[in-house]
Amino acid sequence: MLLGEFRHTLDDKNRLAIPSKFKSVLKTGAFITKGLDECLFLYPMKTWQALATKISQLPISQSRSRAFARMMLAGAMEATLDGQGRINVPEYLKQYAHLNKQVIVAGLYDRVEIWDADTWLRYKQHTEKESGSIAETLAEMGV
Amino acid sequence: MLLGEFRHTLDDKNRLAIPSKFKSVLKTGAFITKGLDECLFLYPMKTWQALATKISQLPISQSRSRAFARMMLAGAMEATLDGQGRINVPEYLKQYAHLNKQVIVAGLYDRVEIWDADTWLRYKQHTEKESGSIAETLAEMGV
DNA sequence: AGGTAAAGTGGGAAAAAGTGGGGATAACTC
DNA sequence: GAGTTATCCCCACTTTTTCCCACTTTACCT
Repeated sequence: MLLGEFRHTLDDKNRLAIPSKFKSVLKTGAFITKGLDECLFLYPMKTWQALATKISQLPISQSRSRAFARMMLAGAMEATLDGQGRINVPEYLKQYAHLNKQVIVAGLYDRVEIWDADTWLRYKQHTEKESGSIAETLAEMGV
Repeated sequence: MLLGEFRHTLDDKNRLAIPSKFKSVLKTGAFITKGLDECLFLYPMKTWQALATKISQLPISQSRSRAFARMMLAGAMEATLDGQGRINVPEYLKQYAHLNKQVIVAGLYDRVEIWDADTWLRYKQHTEKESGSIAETLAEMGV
């Protein structure tokens, strides 16, 4: 279970350290791709395969499905951990998510998200302001 | 059953002692995450797993679901007890709940809440003053 | 009330995690 | 084919986390 929020740095060679708590899940293979809300998704191999299959089966007749498939599949790239447990972030993905030096690596149960630190902060402030409606969501879920 | 209110201290290394009465329930695994009203929730393993599974299955296509999942899942962290029965509170959760040195650890039946001592005091004074109207609301709920 | 045990707090040392840089190898260009 | 650039691998340093030990305080029992 991938959980938590970690602040790491993207170095001059576009290397990004993966939080050690995530390494065991990702060291056997991972895929990085464009995510929703201007972040990157990093999936463990198994999860990615299941997801990719699903996406590839979306109805090709709908332009939205085609757009989504192009973004997720064409944007994807295999990410292997180096000796120190880092991955390389390709230049085009770095640009897509507006990554600077300070980066947030977040665990979301079965995937990892990679955010620019400033973007993440702004996104959080925005959503936490709406925590009232979040309470309602919790209630709806029967928690 | 987790009950009672305890005043503990968060030390320089962000360690927080868990009341000994709670240890038996939490030592087999616990998860800490953002709570409502500017406090933190600490769930026993079982309770958390049920909740996390539900959250992770929310539709990724809806922006509200994504925001909610990010707050709850990326906001969470596994909390293991050290040899002295303490947990580590990650910096971002400490900030979220405005924790200082003096902290209140409270049992709420199936979860533990962690509050900054001052915030807790103010909250209590506020709610006790309004206990009349709260009672009415409860009555409406059939309690 | 005194003694004993348990709970809570603090600090130092060891280990692990994260970061940065150099040099070798491979790829790409002209 | 030489030069340039990019990629990967390895080593070294710094910071953070974890583990272990010791002290103080509170609770409990007789």
